[in-house]
Amino acid sequence: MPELPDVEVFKQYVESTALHKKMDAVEIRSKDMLKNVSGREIKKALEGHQFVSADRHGKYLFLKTENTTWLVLHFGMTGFVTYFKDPTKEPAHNRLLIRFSNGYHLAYDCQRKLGEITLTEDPGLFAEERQLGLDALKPGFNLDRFKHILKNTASAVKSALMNQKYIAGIGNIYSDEILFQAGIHPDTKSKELNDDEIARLYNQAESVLKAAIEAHADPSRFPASFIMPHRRGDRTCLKCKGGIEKTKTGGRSAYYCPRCQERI
DNA sequence: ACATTGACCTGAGAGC
DNA sequence: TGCTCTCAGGTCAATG
Repeated sequence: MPELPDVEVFKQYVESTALHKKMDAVEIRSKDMLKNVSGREIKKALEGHQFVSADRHGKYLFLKTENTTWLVLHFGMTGFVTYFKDPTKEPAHNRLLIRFSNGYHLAYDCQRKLGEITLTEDPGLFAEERQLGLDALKPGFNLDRFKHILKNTASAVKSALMNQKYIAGIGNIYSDEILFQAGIHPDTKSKELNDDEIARLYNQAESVLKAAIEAHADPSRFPASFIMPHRRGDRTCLKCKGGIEKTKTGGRSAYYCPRCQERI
Protein backbone atom coordinates (compact mmCIF):
# COMPACT_ATOMS: atom_id res chain seq x y z
CA MET A 1 0.00 0.00 0.00
CA PRO A 2 2.14 2.78 1.21
CA GLU A 3 3.78 4.63 -1.63
CA LEU A 4 3.19 8.30 -2.37
CA PRO A 5 -0.47 7.98 -3.47
CA ASP A 6 -1.37 5.78 -0.52
CA VAL A 7 0.25 8.10 1.99
CA GLU A 8 -1.44 11.09 0.34
CA VAL A 9 -4.77 9.31 0.84
CA PHE A 10 -3.85 8.65 4.49
CA LYS A 11 -3.10 12.35 4.85
CA GLN A 12 -6.46 13.36 3.44
CA TYR A 13 -8.13 10.74 5.61
CA VAL A 14 -6.55 12.07 8.79
CA GLU A 15 -7.38 15.64 7.76
CA SER A 16 -11.03 14.74 7.42
CA THR A 17 -11.25 12.71 10.61
CA ALA A 18 -8.69 13.33 13.32
CA LEU A 19 -7.83 17.05 13.33
CA HIS A 20 -8.88 19.48 16.09
CA LYS A 21 -9.78 16.79 18.59
CA LYS A 22 -8.21 16.57 22.00
CA MET A 23 -6.05 13.51 22.54
CA ASP A 24 -6.75 12.04 25.95
CA ALA A 25 -4.39 9.11 25.87
CA VAL A 26 -1.75 7.55 23.65
CA GLU A 27 -0.89 3.87 23.89
CA ILE A 28 2.34 2.55 22.40
CA ARG A 29 1.62 -1.03 21.43
CA SER A 30 4.98 -1.81 19.82
CA LYS A 31 7.90 -0.02 21.35
CA ASP A 32 10.26 -1.42 18.74
CA MET A 33 8.65 0.77 16.09
CA LEU A 34 9.76 3.98 17.77
CA LYS A 35 12.86 5.49 16.22
CA ASN A 36 15.07 8.01 18.03
CA VAL A 37 12.26 8.68 20.49
CA SER A 38 10.87 7.20 23.70
CA GLY A 39 7.28 6.27 24.42
CA ARG A 40 7.30 8.86 27.16
CA GLU A 41 8.28 11.60 24.72
CA ILE A 42 5.53 10.59 22.29
CA LYS A 43 2.93 10.65 25.05
CA LYS A 44 4.17 13.98 26.32
CA ALA A 45 4.04 15.49 22.84
CA LEU A 46 0.52 14.27 22.10
CA GLU A 47 -1.55 13.78 25.25
CA GLY A 48 -3.68 16.80 26.06
CA HIS A 49 -2.98 18.28 22.63
CA GLN A 50 -4.62 18.07 19.21
CA PHE A 51 -3.54 17.69 15.61
CA VAL A 52 -4.00 20.90 13.64
CA SER A 53 -2.66 19.98 10.20
CA ALA A 54 -1.04 17.24 8.15
CA ASP A 55 1.76 17.15 5.62
CA ARG A 56 3.52 14.56 3.51
CA HIS A 57 6.97 14.16 2.01
CA GLY A 58 7.44 11.10 -0.17
CA LYS A 59 6.19 8.17 1.87
CA TYR A 60 6.29 9.99 5.22
CA LEU A 61 3.22 11.44 6.90
CA PHE A 62 3.54 14.35 9.35
CA LEU A 63 0.82 15.33 11.82
CA LYS A 64 1.28 18.72 13.46
CA THR A 65 0.10 19.47 16.96
CA GLU A 66 -0.69 22.97 18.15
CA ASN A 67 2.45 22.89 20.29
CA THR A 68 4.71 22.83 17.17
CA THR A 69 5.78 19.19 17.44
CA TRP A 70 4.94 16.83 14.58
CA LEU A 71 4.19 13.14 14.82
CA VAL A 72 5.99 11.34 11.98
CA LEU A 73 4.65 8.09 10.55
CA HIS A 74 6.23 5.84 7.96
CA PHE A 75 4.24 2.83 6.79
CA GLY A 76 6.83 0.31 5.64
CA MET A 77 5.19 -2.25 3.39
CA THR A 78 2.08 -2.94 5.41
CA GLY A 79 1.12 0.16 7.36
CA PHE A 80 -2.10 2.18 7.41
CA VAL A 81 -4.12 4.41 9.71
CA THR A 82 -7.75 4.03 10.68
CA TYR A 83 -10.18 6.19 12.65
CA PHE A 84 -12.95 4.40 14.50
CA LYS A 85 -15.24 4.53 17.49
CA ASP A 86 -16.13 0.94 18.35
CA PRO A 87 -13.17 -0.60 20.27
CA THR A 88 -13.84 -3.96 18.61
CA LYS A 89 -12.87 -2.31 15.29
CA GLU A 90 -9.29 -1.97 16.42
CA PRO A 91 -7.08 -3.45 13.69
CA ALA A 92 -5.11 -6.64 14.24
CA HIS A 93 -1.57 -5.22 14.25
CA ASN A 94 -2.13 -1.94 15.97
CA ARG A 95 1.19 -0.35 16.99
CA LEU A 96 -0.05 3.04 18.19
CA LEU A 97 -3.47 3.94 19.52
CA ILE A 98 -4.66 7.49 20.12
CA ARG A 99 -7.81 8.01 22.17
CA PHE A 100 -9.65 11.25 21.47
CA SER A 101 -11.95 12.94 23.95
CA ASN A 102 -14.89 12.45 21.57
CA GLY A 103 -14.70 8.69 22.09
CA TYR A 104 -13.03 7.96 18.76
CA HIS A 105 -9.60 6.42 18.15
CA LEU A 106 -6.84 6.70 15.60
CA ALA A 107 -4.82 3.53 15.12
CA TYR A 108 -1.54 3.09 13.28
CA ASP A 109 -1.41 -0.52 12.15
CA CYS A 110 1.76 -2.06 10.74
CA GLN A 111 1.83 -5.82 10.46
CA ARG A 112 5.46 -6.30 9.44
CA LYS A 113 6.86 -3.54 11.62
CA LEU A 114 8.92 -2.16 8.76
CA GLY A 115 7.48 1.29 9.35
CA GLU A 116 8.49 3.89 11.86
CA ILE A 117 7.06 6.23 14.47
CA THR A 118 8.94 9.33 15.57
CA LEU A 119 8.70 13.06 16.27
CA THR A 120 10.13 16.14 14.59
CA GLU A 121 10.06 19.87 15.07
CA ASP A 122 10.39 20.50 11.35
CA PRO A 123 9.38 18.18 8.49
CA GLY A 124 11.67 20.01 6.05
CA LEU A 125 14.64 19.43 8.31
CA PHE A 126 13.56 15.85 8.88
CA ALA A 127 13.52 15.23 5.10
CA GLU A 128 16.99 16.73 4.86
CA GLU A 129 18.37 14.60 7.67
CA ARG A 130 16.96 11.48 6.05
CA GLN A 131 18.44 12.63 2.75
CA LEU A 132 15.11 12.43 0.97
CA GLY A 133 14.95 13.79 -2.54
CA LEU A 134 12.26 16.15 -3.74
CA ASP A 135 8.73 14.86 -3.49
CA ALA A 136 7.59 13.58 -6.88
CA LEU A 137 4.46 15.76 -6.85
CA LYS A 138 5.65 18.88 -5.13
CA PRO A 139 7.02 22.13 -6.54
CA GLY A 140 10.74 22.08 -7.26
CA PHE A 141 10.63 18.70 -8.93
CA ASN A 142 10.76 19.34 -12.67
CA LEU A 143 11.93 17.80 -15.93
CA ASP A 144 15.43 19.32 -15.76
CA ARG A 145 15.91 17.94 -12.30
CA PHE A 146 14.62 14.55 -13.36
CA LYS A 147 16.90 14.47 -16.40
CA HIS A 148 19.88 15.39 -14.26
CA ILE A 149 19.13 12.55 -11.86
CA LEU A 150 18.77 9.91 -14.58
CA LYS A 151 21.84 11.03 -16.53
CA ASN A 152 24.00 10.79 -13.43
CA THR A 153 23.30 7.35 -12.08
CA ALA A 154 24.65 3.98 -13.20
CA SER A 155 21.62 2.02 -12.01
CA ALA A 156 18.63 0.58 -13.85
CA VAL A 157 15.87 3.09 -14.40
CA LYS A 158 13.50 1.21 -12.08
CA SER A 159 16.02 1.40 -9.25
CA ALA A 160 16.58 5.11 -9.93
CA LEU A 161 12.85 5.83 -9.80
CA MET A 162 12.60 4.00 -6.48
CA ASN A 163 15.65 5.63 -4.91
CA GLN A 164 14.23 7.94 -2.23
CA LYS A 165 17.41 10.02 -2.27
CA TYR A 166 16.71 10.96 -5.87
CA ILE A 167 12.93 11.27 -5.83
CA ALA A 168 10.75 10.75 -2.78
CA GLY A 169 7.54 8.78 -3.04
CA ILE A 170 7.83 6.20 -5.82
CA GLY A 171 8.06 2.53 -4.78
CA ASN A 172 7.90 -0.88 -6.39
CA ILE A 173 4.30 -0.82 -7.62
CA TYR A 174 4.21 2.68 -9.02
CA SER A 175 7.63 2.43 -10.64
CA ASP A 176 6.26 -0.56 -12.58
CA GLU A 177 3.19 1.42 -13.55
CA ILE A 178 5.14 4.49 -14.67
CA LEU A 179 7.54 2.36 -16.73
CA PHE A 180 4.66 0.52 -18.37
CA GLN A 181 2.81 3.73 -19.26
CA ALA A 182 6.02 5.21 -20.67
CA GLY A 183 6.83 2.02 -22.59
CA ILE A 184 10.25 1.57 -21.03
CA HIS A 185 11.84 -1.66 -19.82
CA PRO A 186 12.64 -1.64 -16.07
CA ASP A 187 16.23 -2.85 -16.61
CA THR A 188 17.15 -0.05 -19.01
CA LYS A 189 20.15 1.83 -17.70
CA SER A 190 19.08 5.35 -16.73
CA LYS A 191 22.03 6.84 -18.59
CA GLU A 192 20.98 5.25 -21.86
CA LEU A 193 17.59 6.94 -21.96
CA ASN A 194 17.20 9.68 -24.56
CA ASP A 195 15.48 13.00 -23.95
CA ASP A 196 12.19 11.83 -25.39
CA GLU A 197 12.09 8.76 -23.16
CA ILE A 198 12.98 10.82 -20.11
CA ALA A 199 10.19 13.28 -20.91
CA ARG A 200 7.74 10.41 -21.29
CA LEU A 201 8.78 9.00 -17.93
CA TYR A 202 8.52 12.37 -16.28
CA ASN A 203 5.04 13.02 -17.64
CA GLN A 204 3.84 9.53 -16.78
CA ALA A 205 5.22 9.78 -13.25
CA GLU A 206 3.03 12.80 -12.67
CA SER A 207 -0.10 11.46 -14.32
CA VAL A 208 0.14 7.98 -12.82
CA LEU A 209 0.60 9.29 -9.28
CA LYS A 210 -2.20 11.83 -9.69
CA ALA A 211 -4.57 9.28 -11.20
CA ALA A 212 -3.85 6.90 -8.32
CA ILE A 213 -4.65 9.60 -5.75
CA GLU A 214 -7.78 10.45 -7.71
CA ALA A 215 -8.78 6.79 -7.39
CA HIS A 216 -8.06 6.93 -3.64
CA ALA A 217 -5.15 4.54 -4.20
CA ASP A 218 -7.74 1.81 -4.56
CA PRO A 219 -6.72 -0.63 -7.34
CA SER A 220 -10.34 -1.47 -8.10
CA ARG A 221 -10.87 2.17 -9.05
CA PHE A 222 -7.73 2.61 -11.14
CA PRO A 223 -7.95 3.64 -14.80
CA ALA A 224 -8.51 0.66 -17.07
CA SER A 225 -5.17 1.33 -18.77
CA PHE A 226 -3.20 0.53 -15.60
CA ILE A 227 -1.10 -2.63 -15.66
CA MET A 228 -1.06 -2.91 -11.88
CA PRO A 229 -4.30 -4.88 -11.38
CA HIS A 230 -3.05 -7.39 -13.97
CA ARG A 231 0.34 -8.14 -12.40
CA ARG A 232 -1.19 -11.14 -10.75
CA GLY A 233 -4.21 -13.01 -11.92
CA ASP A 234 -4.65 -12.92 -15.68
CA ARG A 235 -1.12 -11.52 -16.30
CA THR A 236 -2.35 -10.04 -19.59
CA CYS A 237 -1.22 -6.75 -21.09
CA LEU A 238 -4.26 -4.70 -22.10
CA LYS A 239 -2.38 -2.88 -24.82
CA CYS A 240 -1.15 -5.87 -26.84
CA LYS A 241 -3.00 -8.80 -25.23
CA GLY A 242 0.34 -10.50 -24.67
CA GLY A 243 1.61 -11.96 -21.43
CA ILE A 244 3.07 -9.91 -18.59
CA GLU A 245 6.54 -11.02 -17.53
CA LYS A 246 8.19 -10.94 -14.15
CA THR A 247 11.83 -10.19 -13.53
CA LYS A 248 14.05 -8.97 -10.71
CA THR A 249 15.47 -5.48 -10.77
CA GLY A 250 17.54 -4.17 -7.91
CA GLY A 251 16.37 -7.02 -5.73
CA ARG A 252 12.69 -6.22 -6.26
CA SER A 253 10.19 -8.03 -8.43
CA ALA A 254 9.28 -6.08 -11.56
CA TYR A 255 6.29 -6.82 -13.76
CA TYR A 256 6.31 -5.57 -17.33
CA CYS A 257 5.16 -6.28 -20.87
CA PRO A 258 8.11 -7.39 -23.04
CA ARG A 259 6.39 -6.18 -26.26
CA CYS A 260 5.24 -2.77 -25.03
CA GLN A 261 8.41 -2.19 -22.99
CA GLU A 262 11.24 -3.38 -25.22
CA ARG A 263 14.70 -3.52 -23.79
CA ILE A 264 16.89 -0.90 -25.42
C1' DA B 1 31.40 7.61 -3.66
C1' DC B 2 28.20 4.90 -5.55
C1' DA B 3 25.55 0.64 -6.62
C1' DT B 4 24.05 -3.84 -5.07
C1' DT B 5 22.93 -7.39 -1.62
C1' DG B 6 21.27 -9.17 2.68
C1' DA B 7 18.97 -8.41 6.97
C1' DC B 8 15.19 -6.80 9.44
C1' DC B 9 9.88 -8.40 10.80
C1' DT B 10 5.46 -10.92 10.32
C1' DG B 11 1.91 -13.36 7.98
C1' DA B 12 -0.55 -15.22 3.80
C1' DG B 13 -0.73 -18.43 0.34
C1' DA B 14 1.13 -22.23 -2.53
C1' DG B 15 2.66 -26.81 -2.78
C1' DC B 16 3.46 -31.25 -0.79
C1' DT C 1 -4.73 -30.84 8.27
C1' DG C 2 -0.14 -29.46 8.95
C1' DC C 3 4.22 -28.58 7.47
C1' DT C 4 7.64 -26.04 4.63
C1' DC C 5 8.85 -22.68 1.41
C1' DT C 6 8.35 -18.35 -1.03
C1' DC C 7 6.91 -13.97 -1.35
C1' DA C 8 5.32 -9.34 0.08
C1' DG C 9 3.65 -1.85 -2.36
C1' DG C 10 10.38 -0.45 2.43
C1' DT C 11 14.75 0.88 4.16
C1' DC C 12 19.25 0.46 6.24
C1' DA C 13 23.93 -1.43 7.07
C1' DA C 14 27.36 -4.01 5.10
C1' DT C 15 29.76 -5.23 1.00
C1' DG C 16 31.86 -4.85 -3.62
